[in-house]
Amino acid sequence: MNIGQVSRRTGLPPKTIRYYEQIGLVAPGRRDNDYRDYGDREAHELRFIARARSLGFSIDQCRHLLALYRDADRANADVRAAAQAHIAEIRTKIRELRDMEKTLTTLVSACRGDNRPDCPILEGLAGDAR
Amino acid sequence: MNIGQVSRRTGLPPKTIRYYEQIGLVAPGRRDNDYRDYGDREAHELRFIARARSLGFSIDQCRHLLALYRDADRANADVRAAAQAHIAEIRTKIRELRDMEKTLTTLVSACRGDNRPDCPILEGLAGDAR
DNA sequence: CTGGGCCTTCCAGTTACTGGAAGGTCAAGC
DNA sequence: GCTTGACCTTCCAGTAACTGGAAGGCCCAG
Repeated sequence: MNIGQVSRRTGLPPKTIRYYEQIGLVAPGRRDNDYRDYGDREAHELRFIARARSLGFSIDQCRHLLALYRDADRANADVRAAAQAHIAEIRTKIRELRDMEKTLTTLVSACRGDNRPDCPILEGLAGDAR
Repeated sequence: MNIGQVSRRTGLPPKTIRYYEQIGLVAPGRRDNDYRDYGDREAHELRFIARARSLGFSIDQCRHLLALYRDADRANADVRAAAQAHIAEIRTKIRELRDMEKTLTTLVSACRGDNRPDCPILEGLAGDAR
């Protein structure tokens, strides 16, 4: 399979697939003309990575998950732990974003937006308000 | 004021303050010994940026907000619009994170974590489940 | 044999810093 | 007067995860 085919199958751009090879995630074979040659196994692994990335796992976490995916002797508890740690990160981020959102909506609702220069939003950013 | 003092006042590391100067955000004066010399105005602007950053505004958005902050003839509607656009971005991110969280908790709750190799999480990442 | 669509490598840029090296300055204490 | 430690300076390089583009090779249809 050429890289373009894998790209269509996985939804990953060819550039990204080459990048993943470069950082040692998934290595294809090579043909005589130097074209990369992917088998089903590699295509599946790349789709696996694409999914993990879309769930917010970092490349390093993907590397870890991929190692477990490849290891027939894995313990599912390891996978579970990785996933749970990631959920915790996500929840932290959501909390942070919600705090930002809350502060911003408060500021915005205090601003009349009537094209005059005085602005509670700027004052909030400048002053000691939270 | 030396950079260390500004750092303590704004909560920004000296490195970051220098970086902000380098990208043209806030330029201090210089003393004879080449030390940066910040006035109250610069310190305030840096604190302004620190706050905006902590609310998730990008550097480019901060640049924009800072220009408005400096402009005595600004229209508060411009500030309001920038803030609202940013709120929209934040909400989108929260939605994405919540989707990830939901998918992940579903997968995790399906995994027994009993140290055997079979794992619904890996299957979910590999297979065509969402 | 020409054209378009593949494929290859390599280099550089993005965001927002952060770390570290090598060296100058300043104020306090002996 | 000298040392010591905490400052300050510049510059170079690295981080995450790609993405864009240049320059060039390959393959197949018409």
